[in-house]
Amino acid sequence: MKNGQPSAFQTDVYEAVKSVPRGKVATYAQIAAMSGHRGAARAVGNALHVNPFFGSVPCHRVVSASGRTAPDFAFGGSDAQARMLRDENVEVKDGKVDLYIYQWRGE
DNA sequence: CAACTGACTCACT
DNA sequence: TAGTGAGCCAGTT
Repeated sequence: MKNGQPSAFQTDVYEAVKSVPRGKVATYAQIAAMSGHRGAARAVGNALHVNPFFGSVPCHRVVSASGRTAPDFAFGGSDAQARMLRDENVEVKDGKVDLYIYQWRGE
């Protein structure tokens, strides 16, 4: 945000992302839906991009609907994201994750 | 207040 | 299999 203060939407998104357990991943649309903003997958991606609270918000656990990692990951490229996911026991194949196994289904 | 942009998603070609 | 277009939401200009 312009004031350096995240909006309610971003807070909801961050909370949703933080709700993802270690070793699991979630899609942008899923985060949007669980945060109360159904269909706001785009806004979710944008929110994470403009607000990279690394350490507080595990944005590396957020992938596209196809399990694809972020193409322009701001923390060292998609490779860094894949590496972090692998560090959490998440198998990353060619920058992609098996959603059938690692997609978080909690809420 | 209207238009543009984007770490998205789905459908069609 | 890959590339393109339209639809969606929120934020910025």
